Amino acid sequence: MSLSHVLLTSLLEKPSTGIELGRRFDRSMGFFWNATHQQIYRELNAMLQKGWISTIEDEDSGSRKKTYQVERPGREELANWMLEQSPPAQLREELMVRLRAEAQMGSNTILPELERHLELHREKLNIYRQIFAKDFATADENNRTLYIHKMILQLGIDLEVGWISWLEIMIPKLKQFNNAAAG
Amino acid sequence: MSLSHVLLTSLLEKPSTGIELGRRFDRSMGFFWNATHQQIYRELNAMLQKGWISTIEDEDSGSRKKTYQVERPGREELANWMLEQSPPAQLREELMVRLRAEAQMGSNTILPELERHLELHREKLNIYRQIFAKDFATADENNRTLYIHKMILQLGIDLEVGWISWLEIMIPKLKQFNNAAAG
DNA sequence: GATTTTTATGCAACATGTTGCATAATAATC
DNA sequence: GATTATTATGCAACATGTTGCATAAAAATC
Repeated sequence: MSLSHVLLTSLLEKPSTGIELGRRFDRSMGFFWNATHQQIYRELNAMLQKGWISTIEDEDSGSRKKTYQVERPGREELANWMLEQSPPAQLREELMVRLRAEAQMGSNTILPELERHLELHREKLNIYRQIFAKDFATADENNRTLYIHKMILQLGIDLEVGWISWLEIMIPKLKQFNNAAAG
Repeated sequence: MSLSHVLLTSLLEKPSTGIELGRRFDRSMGFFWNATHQQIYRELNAMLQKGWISTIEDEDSGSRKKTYQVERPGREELANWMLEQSPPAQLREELMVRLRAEAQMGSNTILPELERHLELHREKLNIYRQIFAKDFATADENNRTLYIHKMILQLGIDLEVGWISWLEIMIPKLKQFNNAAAG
Protein backbone atom coordinates (compact mmCIF):
# COMPACT_ATOMS: atom_id res chain seq x y z
CA MET A 1 0.00 0.00 0.00
CA SER A 2 1.20 3.51 -0.36
CA LEU A 3 0.33 5.61 2.65
CA SER A 4 3.70 4.50 3.96
CA HIS A 5 5.33 5.75 0.76
CA VAL A 6 3.54 9.05 0.96
CA LEU A 7 4.87 9.47 4.48
CA LEU A 8 8.39 8.42 3.50
CA THR A 9 8.42 10.99 0.72
CA SER A 10 7.10 13.66 3.02
CA LEU A 11 9.68 12.82 5.68
CA LEU A 12 12.46 12.93 3.10
CA GLU A 13 11.41 16.46 2.28
CA LYS A 14 11.64 17.32 5.96
CA PRO A 15 11.74 15.29 9.20
CA SER A 16 8.48 16.00 10.99
CA THR A 17 6.08 15.08 13.76
CA GLY A 18 2.84 13.25 13.05
CA ILE A 19 0.79 16.40 13.29
CA GLU A 20 3.08 18.28 10.94
CA LEU A 21 2.70 15.51 8.37
CA GLY A 22 -1.05 15.82 8.65
CA ARG A 23 -0.94 19.55 8.16
CA ARG A 24 1.41 19.21 5.21
CA PHE A 25 -1.22 17.01 3.60
CA ASP A 26 -3.71 19.84 3.80
CA ARG A 27 -1.57 21.74 1.36
CA SER A 28 0.48 19.99 -1.29
CA MET A 29 0.62 16.22 -1.05
CA GLY A 30 -2.97 16.02 0.06
CA PHE A 31 -4.38 16.99 -3.32
CA PHE A 32 -3.78 13.44 -4.42
CA TRP A 33 -3.52 11.59 -1.14
CA ASN A 34 -4.93 12.34 2.26
CA ALA A 35 -5.06 10.65 5.64
CA THR A 36 -6.38 11.31 9.12
CA HIS A 37 -3.99 11.71 12.04
CA GLN A 38 -5.05 8.24 13.18
CA GLN A 39 -3.85 6.61 10.00
CA ILE A 40 -0.67 8.61 10.11
CA TYR A 41 0.26 7.58 13.65
CA ARG A 42 -0.59 3.95 13.03
CA GLU A 43 1.50 3.94 9.89
CA LEU A 44 4.41 5.75 11.54
CA ASN A 45 4.49 3.13 14.29
CA ALA A 46 4.38 0.33 11.73
CA MET A 47 7.30 1.92 9.89
CA LEU A 48 9.25 2.31 13.12
CA GLN A 49 8.79 -1.43 13.71
CA LYS A 50 10.18 -2.18 10.27
CA GLY A 51 13.13 0.13 10.80
CA TRP A 52 12.21 2.37 7.86
CA ILE A 53 12.19 5.46 10.05
CA SER A 54 13.46 6.53 13.47
CA THR A 55 12.55 9.19 15.99
CA ILE A 56 14.55 12.17 17.12
CA GLU A 57 13.51 12.79 20.72
CA ASP A 58 13.04 16.39 21.67
CA GLU A 59 15.68 17.91 23.96
CA ASP A 60 13.17 18.88 26.66
CA SER A 61 12.25 15.33 27.54
CA GLY A 62 9.02 16.34 29.25
CA SER A 63 7.34 16.69 25.87
CA ARG A 64 5.64 13.79 24.12
CA LYS A 65 6.52 15.29 20.78
CA LYS A 66 8.42 12.97 18.44
CA THR A 67 10.11 13.96 15.22
CA TYR A 68 10.41 11.20 12.65
CA GLN A 69 13.15 10.82 10.03
CA VAL A 70 13.80 8.34 7.22
CA GLU A 71 16.48 5.67 7.69
CA ARG A 72 18.37 3.82 4.98
CA PRO A 73 15.92 0.87 4.79
CA GLY A 74 13.09 3.35 4.32
CA ARG A 75 14.92 5.03 1.50
CA GLU A 76 15.59 1.68 -0.14
CA GLU A 77 11.97 0.65 0.24
CA LEU A 78 10.88 3.85 -1.46
CA ALA A 79 13.34 3.36 -4.32
CA ASN A 80 12.09 -0.19 -4.90
CA TRP A 81 8.47 0.83 -4.71
CA MET A 82 9.05 3.46 -7.37
CA LEU A 83 9.92 0.77 -9.88
CA GLU A 84 6.53 -0.85 -9.51
CA GLN A 85 3.52 -0.15 -11.67
CA SER A 86 0.24 1.21 -10.40
CA PRO A 87 -3.17 1.40 -12.04
CA PRO A 88 -4.81 4.79 -12.50
CA ALA A 89 -6.97 5.55 -9.51
CA GLN A 90 -10.52 4.34 -9.42
CA LEU A 91 -12.80 7.30 -8.96
CA ARG A 92 -15.32 7.10 -6.16
CA GLU A 93 -17.57 10.10 -6.36
CA GLU A 94 -20.74 10.03 -4.30
CA LEU A 95 -22.23 12.95 -6.17
CA MET A 96 -22.37 10.86 -9.33
CA VAL A 97 -24.15 8.08 -7.48
CA ARG A 98 -26.71 10.58 -6.23
CA LEU A 99 -27.18 11.97 -9.72
CA ARG A 100 -27.78 8.57 -11.12
CA ALA A 101 -30.17 7.73 -8.32
CA GLU A 102 -32.00 10.98 -9.07
CA ALA A 103 -32.24 10.06 -12.74
CA GLN A 104 -33.69 6.72 -11.75
CA MET A 105 -36.08 7.85 -9.05
CA GLY A 106 -37.30 10.77 -11.10
CA SER A 107 -36.96 12.91 -8.00
CA ASN A 108 -35.86 16.49 -7.90
CA THR A 109 -33.61 17.08 -4.93
CA ILE A 110 -30.09 17.22 -6.27
CA LEU A 111 -29.81 20.82 -7.45
CA PRO A 112 -28.76 22.41 -4.14
CA GLU A 113 -26.11 19.74 -3.77
CA LEU A 114 -24.76 20.46 -7.25
CA GLU A 115 -24.58 24.14 -6.44
CA ARG A 116 -22.81 23.42 -3.18
CA HIS A 117 -20.25 21.31 -5.01
CA LEU A 118 -19.71 24.04 -7.58
CA GLU A 119 -18.91 26.41 -4.73
CA LEU A 120 -16.55 23.91 -3.10
CA HIS A 121 -14.70 23.32 -6.35
CA ARG A 122 -14.35 27.05 -6.92
CA GLU A 123 -12.90 27.48 -3.45
CA LYS A 124 -10.45 24.67 -4.01
CA LEU A 125 -9.42 26.11 -7.35
CA ASN A 126 -8.84 29.46 -5.68
CA ILE A 127 -6.60 27.95 -3.05
CA TYR A 128 -4.64 26.01 -5.68
CA ARG A 129 -4.18 29.15 -7.77
CA GLN A 130 -2.97 31.10 -4.78
CA ILE A 131 -0.39 28.44 -4.03
CA PHE A 132 0.58 28.41 -7.68
CA ALA A 133 1.09 32.17 -7.78
CA LYS A 134 3.04 32.14 -4.55
CA ASP A 135 5.30 29.14 -5.12
CA PHE A 136 5.58 28.54 -8.84
CA ALA A 137 4.76 31.60 -10.90
CA THR A 138 8.35 32.76 -10.93
CA ALA A 139 9.85 29.28 -10.71
CA ASP A 140 13.09 28.42 -12.45
CA GLU A 141 12.15 26.49 -15.61
CA ASN A 142 15.29 24.39 -15.35
CA ASN A 143 14.78 23.03 -11.87
CA ARG A 144 13.45 19.53 -12.35
CA THR A 145 12.21 19.02 -8.79
CA LEU A 146 10.39 22.32 -8.82
CA TYR A 147 8.93 21.62 -12.24
CA ILE A 148 7.46 18.31 -11.06
CA HIS A 149 5.90 19.93 -8.03
CA LYS A 150 4.48 22.65 -10.22
CA MET A 151 2.97 20.17 -12.64
CA ILE A 152 1.38 18.14 -9.85
CA LEU A 153 -0.37 21.29 -8.71
CA GLN A 154 -1.23 22.09 -12.32
CA LEU A 155 -3.06 18.79 -12.66
CA GLY A 156 -5.00 19.61 -9.52
CA ILE A 157 -5.97 22.91 -11.10
CA ASP A 158 -6.93 21.30 -14.40
CA LEU A 159 -9.18 18.75 -12.74
CA GLU A 160 -10.93 21.44 -10.70
CA VAL A 161 -11.45 23.56 -13.82
CA GLY A 162 -12.95 20.53 -15.52
CA TRP A 163 -15.40 19.97 -12.69
CA ILE A 164 -16.42 23.62 -12.63
CA SER A 165 -17.08 23.80 -16.37
CA TRP A 166 -19.13 20.66 -16.17
CA LEU A 167 -21.23 21.87 -13.25
CA GLU A 168 -21.76 25.20 -15.00
CA ILE A 169 -23.40 23.35 -17.87
CA MET A 170 -25.23 20.79 -15.74
CA ILE A 171 -26.89 23.14 -13.26
CA PRO A 172 -28.69 25.51 -15.70
CA LYS A 173 -29.80 22.58 -17.81
CA LEU A 174 -31.35 20.83 -14.82
CA LYS A 175 -33.09 24.06 -13.84
CA GLN A 176 -34.46 24.25 -17.34
CA PHE A 177 -35.90 20.75 -16.99
CA ASN A 178 -37.50 21.70 -13.68
CA ASN A 179 -39.09 24.82 -15.17
CA ALA A 180 -40.40 22.85 -18.12
CA ALA A 181 -41.94 20.36 -15.70
CA ALA A 182 -43.42 23.08 -13.50
CA GLY A 183 -44.68 25.36 -16.27
CA MET B 1 -21.70 4.43 3.16
CA SER B 2 -22.79 4.34 -0.40
CA LEU B 3 -21.98 1.03 -2.04
CA SER B 4 -25.42 -0.01 -0.87
CA HIS B 5 -26.90 3.03 -2.59
CA VAL B 6 -25.02 2.32 -5.76
CA LEU B 7 -26.49 -1.18 -5.74
CA LEU B 8 -29.99 0.05 -4.95
CA THR B 9 -29.82 2.44 -7.88
CA SER B 10 -28.52 -0.26 -10.17
CA LEU B 11 -31.23 -2.69 -9.05
CA LEU B 12 -33.89 -0.05 -9.61
CA GLU B 13 -32.74 0.22 -13.17
CA LYS B 14 -33.07 -3.53 -13.53
CA PRO B 15 -33.34 -6.47 -11.07
CA SER B 16 -30.10 -8.42 -11.42
CA THR B 17 -27.83 -11.11 -10.04
CA GLY B 18 -24.63 -10.25 -8.22
CA ILE B 19 -22.51 -10.99 -11.25
CA GLU B 20 -24.67 -8.85 -13.50
CA LEU B 21 -24.28 -5.94 -11.10
CA GLY B 22 -20.53 -6.36 -11.25
CA ARG B 23 -20.53 -6.41 -15.02
CA ARG B 24 -22.75 -3.37 -15.17
CA PHE B 25 -20.11 -1.55 -13.14
CA ASP B 26 -17.56 -2.22 -15.83
CA ARG B 27 -19.55 -0.01 -18.11
CA SER B 28 -21.56 2.90 -16.83
CA MET B 29 -21.82 3.23 -13.06
CA GLY B 30 -18.27 2.04 -12.56
CA PHE B 31 -16.69 5.20 -13.95
CA PHE B 32 -17.36 6.80 -10.61
CA TRP B 33 -17.80 3.83 -8.35
CA ASN B 34 -16.48 0.32 -8.56
CA ALA B 35 -16.54 -2.80 -6.41
CA THR B 36 -15.35 -6.39 -6.53
CA HIS B 37 -17.83 -9.24 -6.62
CA GLN B 38 -16.91 -9.92 -3.00
CA GLN B 39 -18.04 -6.52 -1.86
CA ILE B 40 -21.17 -6.80 -3.92
CA TYR B 41 -22.26 -10.13 -2.45
CA ARG B 42 -21.47 -9.03 1.08
CA GLU B 43 -23.47 -5.85 0.61
CA LEU B 44 -26.39 -7.65 -1.06
CA ASN B 45 -26.62 -10.00 1.91
CA ALA B 46 -26.50 -7.09 4.33
CA MET B 47 -29.30 -5.39 2.41
CA LEU B 48 -31.36 -8.58 2.42
CA GLN B 49 -31.02 -8.65 6.22
CA LYS B 50 -32.30 -5.10 6.41
CA GLY B 51 -35.20 -5.85 4.09
CA TRP B 52 -34.12 -3.30 1.51
CA ILE B 53 -34.10 -5.90 -1.23
CA SER B 54 -35.45 -9.40 -1.86
CA THR B 55 -34.57 -12.30 -4.13
CA ILE B 56 -36.50 -13.79 -7.00
CA GLU B 57 -35.57 -17.48 -7.08
CA ASP B 58 -35.04 -18.93 -10.52
CA GLU B 59 -37.73 -21.31 -11.79
CA ASP B 60 -35.27 -24.20 -12.33
CA SER B 61 -34.51 -24.60 -8.65
CA GLY B 62 -31.31 -26.53 -9.26
CA SER B 63 -29.50 -23.29 -10.02
CA ARG B 64 -27.82 -21.20 -7.34
CA LYS B 65 -28.58 -18.08 -9.28
CA LYS B 66 -30.43 -15.37 -7.38
CA THR B 67 -31.97 -12.27 -8.86
CA TYR B 68 -32.25 -9.32 -6.50
CA GLN B 69 -34.89 -6.60 -6.58
CA VAL B 70 -35.52 -3.46 -4.53
CA GLU B 71 -38.27 -3.45 -1.93
CA ARG B 72 -40.12 -0.45 -0.53
CA PRO B 73 -37.75 0.08 2.45
CA GLY B 74 -34.83 0.10 0.01
CA ARG B 75 -36.53 2.71 -2.11
CA GLU B 76 -37.22 4.81 0.96
CA GLU B 77 -33.65 4.47 2.16
CA LEU B 78 -32.41 5.67 -1.22
CA ALA B 79 -34.78 8.64 -1.21
CA ASN B 80 -33.61 9.67 2.27
CA TRP B 81 -29.98 9.23 1.39
CA MET B 82 -30.38 11.50 -1.60
CA LEU B 83 -31.24 14.40 0.69
CA GLU B 84 -27.90 14.16 2.47
CA GLN B 85 -24.80 16.10 1.58
CA SER B 86 -21.54 14.55 0.51
CA PRO B 87 -18.08 16.05 0.22
CA PRO B 88 -16.31 15.98 -3.14
CA ALA B 89 -14.24 12.84 -3.42
CA GLN B 90 -10.73 12.80 -2.07
CA LEU B 91 -8.36 11.86 -4.86
CA ARG B 92 -5.98 9.03 -4.17
CA GLU B 93 -3.63 8.74 -7.11
CA GLU B 94 -0.54 6.63 -6.63
CA LEU B 95 1.11 8.02 -9.73
CA MET B 96 1.30 11.43 -8.10
CA VAL B 97 2.92 9.94 -5.02
CA ARG B 98 5.51 8.29 -7.24
CA LEU B 99 6.14 11.52 -9.08
CA ARG B 100 6.66 13.37 -5.88
CA ALA B 101 8.95 10.66 -4.58
CA GLU B 102 10.89 10.88 -7.84
CA ALA B 103 11.24 14.63 -7.43
CA GLN B 104 12.55 14.10 -3.92
CA MET B 105 14.90 11.19 -4.59
CA GLY B 106 16.30 12.77 -7.74
CA SER B 107 15.90 9.39 -9.44
CA ASN B 108 14.88 8.85 -13.00
CA THR B 109 12.57 5.88 -13.24
CA ILE B 110 9.10 7.31 -13.68
CA LEU B 111 8.97 7.97 -17.43
CA PRO B 112 7.85 4.50 -18.58
CA GLU B 113 5.12 4.57 -15.98
CA LEU B 114 3.91 7.95 -17.22
CA GLU B 115 3.81 6.64 -20.76
CA ARG B 116 1.92 3.57 -19.65
CA HIS B 117 -0.63 5.75 -17.91
CA LEU B 118 -0.99 7.92 -20.99
CA GLU B 119 -1.82 4.80 -22.98
CA LEU B 120 -4.32 3.62 -20.35
CA HIS B 121 -6.07 6.97 -20.29
CA ARG B 122 -6.29 7.02 -24.07
CA GLU B 123 -7.85 3.57 -24.06
CA LYS B 124 -10.35 4.59 -21.45
CA LEU B 125 -11.23 7.72 -23.38
CA ASN B 126 -11.76 5.63 -26.48
CA ILE B 127 -14.14 3.31 -24.69
CA TYR B 128 -16.05 6.22 -23.23
CA ARG B 129 -16.36 7.87 -26.62
CA GLN B 130 -17.61 4.67 -28.19
CA ILE B 131 -20.29 4.38 -25.53
CA PHE B 132 -21.13 8.02 -26.06
CA ALA B 133 -21.51 7.60 -29.81
CA LYS B 134 -23.57 4.47 -29.39
CA ASP B 135 -25.90 5.52 -26.57
CA PHE B 136 -26.08 9.29 -26.53
CA ALA B 137 -25.10 10.88 -29.81
CA THR B 138 -28.66 10.88 -31.07
CA ALA B 139 -30.27 11.19 -27.65
CA ASP B 140 -33.47 13.11 -27.13
CA GLU B 141 -32.47 16.48 -25.65
CA ASN B 142 -35.69 16.63 -23.64
CA ASN B 143 -35.35 13.36 -21.80
CA ARG B 144 -34.10 14.29 -18.34
CA THR B 145 -33.00 10.80 -17.29
CA LEU B 146 -31.09 10.30 -20.49
CA TYR B 147 -29.52 13.73 -20.23
CA ILE B 148 -28.21 13.00 -16.75
CA HIS B 149 -26.68 9.73 -17.89
CA LYS B 150 -25.11 11.46 -20.83
CA MET B 151 -23.59 14.17 -18.67
CA ILE B 152 -22.16 11.65 -16.22
CA LEU B 153 -20.37 10.02 -19.10
CA GLN B 154 -19.35 13.45 -20.37
CA LEU B 155 -17.62 14.21 -17.09
CA GLY B 156 -15.75 10.93 -17.39
CA ILE B 157 -14.63 11.99 -20.85
CA ASP B 158 -13.62 15.46 -19.68
CA LEU B 159 -11.51 14.11 -16.85
CA GLU B 160 -9.75 11.65 -19.16
CA VAL B 161 -9.05 14.42 -21.66
CA GLY B 162 -7.59 16.48 -18.85
CA TRP B 163 -5.25 13.68 -17.82
CA ILE B 164 -4.13 13.08 -21.39
CA SER B 165 -3.33 16.74 -22.08
CA TRP B 166 -1.40 16.92 -18.87
CA LEU B 167 0.64 13.80 -19.58
CA GLU B 168 1.35 15.04 -23.11
CA ILE B 169 3.02 18.09 -21.61
CA MET B 170 4.69 16.30 -18.73
CA ILE B 171 6.34 13.46 -20.64
CA PRO B 172 8.29 15.48 -23.25
CA LYS B 173 9.39 17.94 -20.61
CA LEU B 174 10.78 15.19 -18.41
CA LYS B 175 12.58 13.70 -21.42
CA GLN B 176 14.07 17.11 -22.04
CA PHE B 177 15.39 17.22 -18.48
CA ASN B 178 16.92 13.78 -18.92
CA ASN B 179 18.65 14.76 -22.14
CA ALA B 180 20.00 17.92 -20.56
CA ALA B 181 21.38 15.84 -17.70
CA ALA B 182 22.88 13.25 -20.04
CA GLY B 183 24.29 15.66 -22.65
C1' DG C 1 -2.08 31.38 39.12
C1' DA C 2 -6.37 29.13 37.47
C1' DT C 3 -8.81 28.08 33.29
C1' DT C 4 -9.31 27.30 28.56
C1' DT C 5 -7.49 26.32 23.99
C1' DT C 6 -4.29 24.33 21.03
C1' DT C 7 -0.96 20.96 19.97
C1' DA C 8 0.31 16.23 19.99
C1' DT C 9 -0.11 11.33 20.53
C1' DG C 10 -2.66 7.33 20.95
C1' DC C 11 -6.32 3.18 21.90
C1' DA C 12 -10.38 0.61 20.60
C1' DA C 13 -14.15 -0.51 17.85
C1' DC C 14 -15.91 -0.61 13.77
C1' DA C 15 -16.66 -0.05 8.53
C1' DT C 16 -15.01 -0.86 4.16
C1' DG C 17 -12.01 -2.88 0.65
C1' DT C 18 -8.78 -6.65 -1.09
C1' DT C 19 -6.97 -11.25 -1.89
C1' DG C 20 -6.91 -16.03 -2.14
C1' DC C 21 -9.39 -19.76 -2.10
C1' DA C 22 -13.62 -23.07 -2.38
C1' DT C 23 -17.79 -24.73 -4.39
C1' DA C 24 -20.97 -26.04 -7.86
C1' DA C 25 -24.00 -25.48 -11.81
C1' DT C 26 -24.07 -24.47 -16.83
C1' DA C 27 -22.10 -24.09 -21.37
C1' DA C 28 -18.65 -25.10 -24.71
C1' DT C 29 -15.34 -28.09 -26.71
C1' DC C 30 -12.85 -32.28 -27.70
C1' DG D 1 -19.82 -38.52 -22.61
C1' DA D 2 -15.58 -36.70 -20.55
C1' DT D 3 -13.03 -32.47 -20.01
C1' DT D 4 -12.50 -27.72 -19.75
C1' DA D 5 -14.11 -22.97 -19.48
C1' DT D 6 -17.50 -19.79 -17.81
C1' DT D 7 -20.91 -18.22 -14.73
C1' DA D 8 -22.32 -17.62 -10.09
C1' DT D 9 -22.05 -17.49 -5.16
C1' DG D 10 -19.60 -17.39 -1.07
C1' DC D 11 -16.09 -17.89 3.27
C1' DA D 12 -12.04 -16.35 5.76
C1' DA D 13 -8.21 -13.61 6.58
C1' DC D 14 -6.30 -9.57 6.18
C1' DA D 15 -5.39 -4.50 4.96
C1' DT D 16 -6.91 -0.03 5.11
C1' DG D 17 -9.88 3.81 6.53
C1' DT D 18 -13.14 6.12 9.94
C1' DT D 19 -15.08 7.59 14.34
C1' DG D 20 -15.26 8.51 19.03
C1' DC D 21 -12.88 8.94 22.82
C1' DA D 22 -8.75 9.56 26.18
C1' DT D 23 -4.55 11.64 27.66
C1' DA D 24 -1.31 15.21 28.59
C1' DA D 25 1.97 18.94 27.68
C1' DA D 26 2.33 23.83 26.02
C1' DA D 27 0.42 28.16 24.99
C1' DA D 28 -2.98 31.63 25.48
C1' DT D 29 -6.31 34.00 28.14
C1' DC D 30 -8.87 35.54 32.10
